[in-house]
Amino acid sequence: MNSKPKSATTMADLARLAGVHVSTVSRALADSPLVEQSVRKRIIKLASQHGYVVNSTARNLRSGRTQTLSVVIPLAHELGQGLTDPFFSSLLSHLADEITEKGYGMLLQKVVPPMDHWFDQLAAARRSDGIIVIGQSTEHKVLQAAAYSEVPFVVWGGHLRGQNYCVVGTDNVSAARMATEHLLRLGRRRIVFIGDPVSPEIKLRYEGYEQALAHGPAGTAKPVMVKAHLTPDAAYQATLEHLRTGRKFDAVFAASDVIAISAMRALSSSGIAIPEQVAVVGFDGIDLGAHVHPALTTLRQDLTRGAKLLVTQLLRRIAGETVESVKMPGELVVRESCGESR
Amino acid sequence: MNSKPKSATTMADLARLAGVHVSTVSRALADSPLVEQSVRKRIIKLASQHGYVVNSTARNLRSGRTQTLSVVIPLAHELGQGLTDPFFSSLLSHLADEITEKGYGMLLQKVVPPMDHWFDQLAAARRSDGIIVIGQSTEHKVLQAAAYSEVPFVVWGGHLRGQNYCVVGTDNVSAARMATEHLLRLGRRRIVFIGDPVSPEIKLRYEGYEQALAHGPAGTAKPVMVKAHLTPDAAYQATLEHLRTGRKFDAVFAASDVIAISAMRALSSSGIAIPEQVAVVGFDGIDLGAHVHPALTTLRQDLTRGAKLLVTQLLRRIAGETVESVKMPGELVVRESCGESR
DNA sequence: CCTCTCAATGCAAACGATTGCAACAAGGCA
DNA sequence: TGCCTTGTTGCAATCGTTTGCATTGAGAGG
Repeated sequence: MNSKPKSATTMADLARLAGVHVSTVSRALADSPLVEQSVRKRIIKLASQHGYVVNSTARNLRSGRTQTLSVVIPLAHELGQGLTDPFFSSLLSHLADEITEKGYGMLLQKVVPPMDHWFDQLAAARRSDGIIVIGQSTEHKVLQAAAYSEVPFVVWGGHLRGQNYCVVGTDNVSAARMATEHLLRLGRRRIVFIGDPVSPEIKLRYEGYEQALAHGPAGTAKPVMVKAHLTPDAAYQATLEHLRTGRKFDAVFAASDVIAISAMRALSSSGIAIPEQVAVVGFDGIDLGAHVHPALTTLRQDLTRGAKLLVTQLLRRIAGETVESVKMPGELVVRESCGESR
Repeated sequence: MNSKPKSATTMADLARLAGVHVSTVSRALADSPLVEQSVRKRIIKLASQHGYVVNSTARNLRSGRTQTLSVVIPLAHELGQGLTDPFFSSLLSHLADEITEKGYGMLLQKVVPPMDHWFDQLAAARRSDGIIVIGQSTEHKVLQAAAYSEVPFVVWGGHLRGQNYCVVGTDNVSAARMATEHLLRLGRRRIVFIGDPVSPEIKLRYEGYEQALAHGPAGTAKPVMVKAHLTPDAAYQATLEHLRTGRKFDAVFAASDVIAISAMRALSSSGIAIPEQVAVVGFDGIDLGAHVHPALTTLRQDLTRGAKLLVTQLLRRIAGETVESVKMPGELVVRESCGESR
C-alpha cells in the first residue's frame, strides 16, 4: 500500500540508518534535551518512516517500569457474578479509558478466590507497575496483608474500620440511607432489602438501610433482608421465594441495579404493579436501568470520577506518595419505579 | 503473619540460596528434564518459601514471547457503544477465562478508530504475542491490510466476501433469517428491522432479515430499516421516532438485545402491548434479556464457544499454523416477547 | 585400566533497550 | 594562547532471564 521501506525492527537498525549511536536514538525518541533538535527530528522522522516502535519488553526490563497497570477482579465463587455484570464492566470501561489516556496498558485478570497467595503471585511477577483491585469481595484480609508489601495497589470498594489500604468508592452507608429515606418520604413503610452482605460494600449498604429505618417515622417496619447473590437468576428466585412467604411489603431496596431489575421482573410476573403496589430502588446507576420498564430509580455511583480517582491515586502511590482513601457521594436518580407520590 | 523468610527477588538470589548456578534454577523452574529430580524439588520448594516468582519482563525479553494476548475493541465513534455493552463485556469475560486458563495474560485496549496505524502501532510494540480484535466496526480495510503483517491476530465478527484474515463469529445471515422466519411463522407480516448496518455484522443480519422476508408468505411487507446505533438511548429515540411516522408494524427484529430492550421500553411507554400488538426479537442472547419484562426472545450467540475458538485459533496462528475462519450457528431462544401463537 | 557415553551442571552470550560517565568540539573569557 | 564551560555524542554496563555449548564426574564396556 504505502511504500514502506524495509522496516527497522531494532533500535540498532535505526541507529545505523541514521548514522548515529543507539544511545542517541534512544534519547531522541525519549525527547531528551540532550540531543540536538535537528538530529532528533531526523531520527523521529526516520523511525516513523520505517515503522519503528520501541520494543516495550526491553524498555521495561531496563527501566524497571512496565507502563502497565493490572486490574483484577476477585470473584467470590458463590456469587458467580462476573465481568458480565454491567456495573463491573462499566467501571472497567472507564478504567480502560483512563489508563490508556495516562499512557499505560491495562492488564486484566480474574481471580477466583479460593486461591492462595493470588496477590503475592500477581505482585511478584512484576508484569505491572501497580494493581487496581475491583471490589473487596471476600478478600479483605488478603488486602490488609498486602498493604505491607511494597507493591502499589488501590481498591474499589467499601470503607471499613481499621482498613490500612487505599480505597476509592461511594459512601455506601450514606447513599443507601439516602435511597431508603426516599422510599420513606414517599410513604412506604415496609421496605425489604435484597442482597448478600457477604461482600463489604453490600454490608455497608445494608447498614445504611437499617439506619434509615431506625430513624423512620412511626409505623416503619423493621429491617428485612432477603439474601440474594448479585446475579439475575439468584435475585429473581429469591424475590419469588420471598413473595411465597406471604409477608407484606410495599417497597424494595435492592443492593444493586441488577438485583433490582430481576426483582422487578419477579414482581411483574407475579402480577404486582410497580410502583403502585411495590416501589423499587436500585443501587449503581447502570445505563440499562433507564431503559427497563418501568425505568429504575437508583442510587448512581459516579464511575467516571471513580475510575479517574483509582488511576490517579495508584499513579501517585507508584510515584512514592502516600495517598488517602476517597469516599464519594452517591446521587439519587428518581425514575418511574417508585411513584413520585403515594 | 506467616513467617516469611527474606524474599528472594532475583533468580541469582535463589541460586545462591540453593547453592547452584542460575541456569540450573531456570531449568528447574521450567520443569526441564535436564535437572535432577531431587534438585528440582528442592529449588521449587525454596522458591515458594521465599515467594520467588520469575520476573516476566526479563523472561519475555530473552525468550521473545510475552505470554500475553491483546484484546482490542475498535469503537466506531459514531456508535458510542463501549465495553459497557453487555454483549461485549460478556465476550470479554469469557475471553478472560479462556486466556487465563491457557496461561496467558490479557492486555485490554480500546481504540477509537479515527486513528491512523492503530494496528501497526499495536503490533510493533510487541507487548503481546497476538491480537484478538473484537468486532470489525469500520475497520475492515485496516484488517485486510494487517493480514500481510507478520503479527498473528484473529477477529470476532462477520464473514465477508474476499476476506483474508481469520474471523470467528456467528453465521449472522442464517441466524437473522432464522429469527425473522420465526416471526413470520407466528403470523407477523410487517416486521421492522432496527439497527445500524455501518458495522459488517449488523449488515449481514439485515441481509438475513431481507432474505427471510423475500421468501415470506403472501402479504409479507417489504423490509423496513430503522437506523439506530447500538446504544440504549439511540435505540429508544429511534423507536419513538418510527412510531411517530405512523407506519404500522406488528413485529420488531432488533440487531442486538440492547436495541431490543430499549425498543421494548419505547413501545411500552407508548402504550403498545408486547407481544400482543408488536412482537420483539433480539440478537445476542445477553443474560439480562431473560430478566426484562416481558422476557426477550432472542438469537443466542455461543460466546463460550466463541471465546474458546478465538483463543485456540490465535494460539495456533502464533504457533505458525494457518487457520481457517469459523462460522458458528446461532440458537433461537423463545421467550415472552413474541407470543407463542398469534 | 582406559576410554566412551550419558546425565547433570556450570559458563557466558544473547534479548533490546536505558543511562551514568567519559570524550570531544566549539566557544567564551582571561 | 590556554583553560574552563557548555552542548552533544559515544561507550559500555546493566536490567533478569534463557539456552547452546563446554565441562565434569560417574558408570559401563572392552
